[in-house]
Amino acid sequence: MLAFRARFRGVFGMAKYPFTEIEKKWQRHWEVNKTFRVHEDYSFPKEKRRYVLDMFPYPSGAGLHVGHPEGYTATDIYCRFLRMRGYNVLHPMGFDAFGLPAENYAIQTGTHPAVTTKANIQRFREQIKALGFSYDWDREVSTCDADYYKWTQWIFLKLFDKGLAYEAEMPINWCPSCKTGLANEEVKDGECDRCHTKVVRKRIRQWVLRITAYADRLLEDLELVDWPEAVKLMQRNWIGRSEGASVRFAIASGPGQGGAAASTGQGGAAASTGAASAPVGDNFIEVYTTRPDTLFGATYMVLAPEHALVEKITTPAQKAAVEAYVEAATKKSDLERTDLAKDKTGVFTGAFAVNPVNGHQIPVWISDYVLISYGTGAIMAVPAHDDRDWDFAKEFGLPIVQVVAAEGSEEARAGTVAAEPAACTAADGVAVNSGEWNGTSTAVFKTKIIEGLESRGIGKKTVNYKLRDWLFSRQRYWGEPIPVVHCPKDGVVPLPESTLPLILPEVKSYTPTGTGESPLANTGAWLDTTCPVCGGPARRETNTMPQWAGSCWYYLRYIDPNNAHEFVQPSRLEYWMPVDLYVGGAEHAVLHLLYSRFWHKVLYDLGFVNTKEPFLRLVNQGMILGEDNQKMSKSRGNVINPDDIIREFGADSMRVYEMFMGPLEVSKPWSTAGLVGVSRFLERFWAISEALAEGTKRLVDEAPQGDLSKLLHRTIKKVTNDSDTLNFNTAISAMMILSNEAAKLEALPRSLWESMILMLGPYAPHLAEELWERTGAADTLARHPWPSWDEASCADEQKEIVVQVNGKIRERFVAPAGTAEDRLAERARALPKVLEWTTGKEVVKVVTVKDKLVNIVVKG
RNA sequence: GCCGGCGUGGCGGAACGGCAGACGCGGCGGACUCAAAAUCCGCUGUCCUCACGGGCAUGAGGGUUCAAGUCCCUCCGCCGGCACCA
Repeated sequence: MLAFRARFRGVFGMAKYPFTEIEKKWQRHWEVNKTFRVHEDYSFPKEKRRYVLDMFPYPSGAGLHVGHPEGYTATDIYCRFLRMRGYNVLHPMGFDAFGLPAENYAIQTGTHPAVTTKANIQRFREQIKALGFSYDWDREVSTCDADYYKWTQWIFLKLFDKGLAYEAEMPINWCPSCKTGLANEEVKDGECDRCHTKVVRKRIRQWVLRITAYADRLLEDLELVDWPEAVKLMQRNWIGRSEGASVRFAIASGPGQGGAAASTGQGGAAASTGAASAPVGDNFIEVYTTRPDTLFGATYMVLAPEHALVEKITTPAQKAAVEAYVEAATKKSDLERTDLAKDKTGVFTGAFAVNPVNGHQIPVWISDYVLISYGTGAIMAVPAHDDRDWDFAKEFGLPIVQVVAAEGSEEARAGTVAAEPAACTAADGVAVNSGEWNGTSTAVFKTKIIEGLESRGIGKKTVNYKLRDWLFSRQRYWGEPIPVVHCPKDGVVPLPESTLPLILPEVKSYTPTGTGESPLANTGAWLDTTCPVCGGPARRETNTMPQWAGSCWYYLRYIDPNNAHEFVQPSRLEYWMPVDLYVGGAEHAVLHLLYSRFWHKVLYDLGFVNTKEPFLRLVNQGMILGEDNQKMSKSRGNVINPDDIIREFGADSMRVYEMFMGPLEVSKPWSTAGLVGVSRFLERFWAISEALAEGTKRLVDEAPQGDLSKLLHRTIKKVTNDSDTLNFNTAISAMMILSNEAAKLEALPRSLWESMILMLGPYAPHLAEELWERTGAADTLARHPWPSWDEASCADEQKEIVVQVNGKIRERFVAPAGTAEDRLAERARALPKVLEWTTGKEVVKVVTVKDKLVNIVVKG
């Protein structure tokens, strides 16, 4: 650190204000006086209440790095600003304390995760407090406290009652390193989002939440919130709603017919052209398509290898090949199966289906490019208008029939195209090779053909989602136990609410078993229990909830953190909800933020919360990169520790610097050199205060005059507006300009000095409180009224008018504010400099902007 | 591949379609000092010019406009998301 100090500030004779003492003093003051404790005070009308929330941290062993406090500083400044503007502000903090890292660390070191988690929370709390944030610490929650997770379990029971939590034996994403199943949202590029191990498929018993039941509302209600468009878009894409049709294709009676036609690439030309009758029983293949208008171009079908019909329809001749393919597909990882670079593979089943619109018999194949988990697990293949089908058809020599042509093209006019198209296109157009429908536009045809299929009872309009149900159980120890028992007689039985919380038991070993069972499976006494229904012996559920569970609803618990009877008291909920501003990292765009919205909507439907959406406005803070412009990481050795910065420059410098770096939402590199500039700005405040104490400057009661008055009013206006809109960087810049001017004054107007201190309050609260006290103020500035400005005092009485000739600036002159535009033009044209550029040329046009500019357009 | 976002001095970044580069860092020069540190003052996009002044500049190229960093189109680069979802 000494080297650090020497490099940036010089070892000797630093002018440095005593920030360490000041910051300790005021942190103690706020804590002892509970300055930021907040109540449901009804003297504040609804519009004067704000709920400002930070994404609470996961207390890792590494402690805070400079990225963490960025969002926290932003919300803190905003909250302090709001309080001074007369708002009652709920601003809480807590800890997302269940989860894998703590557990892994515990396994490594042999300490209980509860112990390390507690220590980590302690450390985080101290580090956060060292930055002087104005949280109401009386509302702190930790998701691993039984008093908290009692209600997480309670919400789970509500989900269970509503049929939104169910057990399923299904193939899941399994991380071999974390030894647990993962939700789809936790898998990125086929890797575990946390540890980047390739996930494998594993079939085990799971708890799953029916988030898909809320897909439409999760999509629609994005309209209700003020969130970054990018995040909304990510959620929309993740939900992935599509409209199309499900269509039934009858399986052709005699296997083997037309096989030669298919293998020679002649389409269904040899098949009968009569309309097929509606299929009955399970003698059909149902597909989902978003392009029912291309039905005439469906020349083959593909089933996912796992499809139930595969076994049934495969002909004896193809049996061996099909079984081998299915076997191979099962062994492949999801990543291998979805690898786009690879060529398409597949096997013909030997069976044929009947295209319901033209009666052609088309071959049925299996291929792993069709996913069992989407739609019906089967597709009609239209190689002329789908890239994947095109590739497959080319690979296996299957027929390709064009059924859409560009509007106005020759093909469109002809209506019939005999040749195979040269390329695949998914573009809309008009129908060709589609019998009576030729010439119909794609959009119209979609509707018409669905009507037709519906009337024949073989198809209907269908909506599909990419969103899958939420895999909710983890085969790990450090999480909320799922409050159900398994009874041989009564099956899965939820615990009665009155028995909650179901305490996570102490265990000898919390090492994950890797077998698909959690360590809780080895806890004899806890495991064996009685069934709440029949009283007979039963076994507890051994899976635990994922880390996301606790964070799904923590914002609600802050409202009433100590309520032992309800998860939150309705009147308090009514007082504070919804969250007005939520600030956190963009990495939660489709994880926490989707899960949380889902739970909130369930609670809304049950009448437990009063808003459809939990978070009205969302802001993602940008990442703070290392000085090398790279992501901060231990391995790169570019991590900046806030403790060091606070020790060397003070918490206030740290806070103001992080806000001065640039806009909150963008990523930007840390620069300790840049921090020095901010530090000097704060020292200037201190120096002014010292000069006042020493008498080299004096405080005068006269109001500032002239330019100084204008600067003061303008600064108040700018800092007010910028603080309100979270543009803290430009607010700080404005304060710098004002403080530079103030430092030059020997006679400092009291109103100027006090306004400066008050505006600094939210940004550098420790220093501001100290300076405020030094002015003789009796009370903290935390709720002192924010300074106001006078609009008239902001205005210039003289304006500099820019004169352009053909858009280039040639001269400028001063005119009284509000001078008529024609008068400005007149004056501009008479200027000698302007005449140099205009004489001998024809003036085509003169554009004037009041109080700003004259542009003379000349020709020749 | 598809969908977003972003490209401005040596650096972080400012800029209702109307003076590009506020503010800060760094650099250069000066004051103070025996000297240094700290502090204060001045200069600091680039090219031409002794100067006055002028040209060129917001990733590249087009366009709209009296006027474009800002709006539109094409392209390049970086970052993020999705990835055979029929």
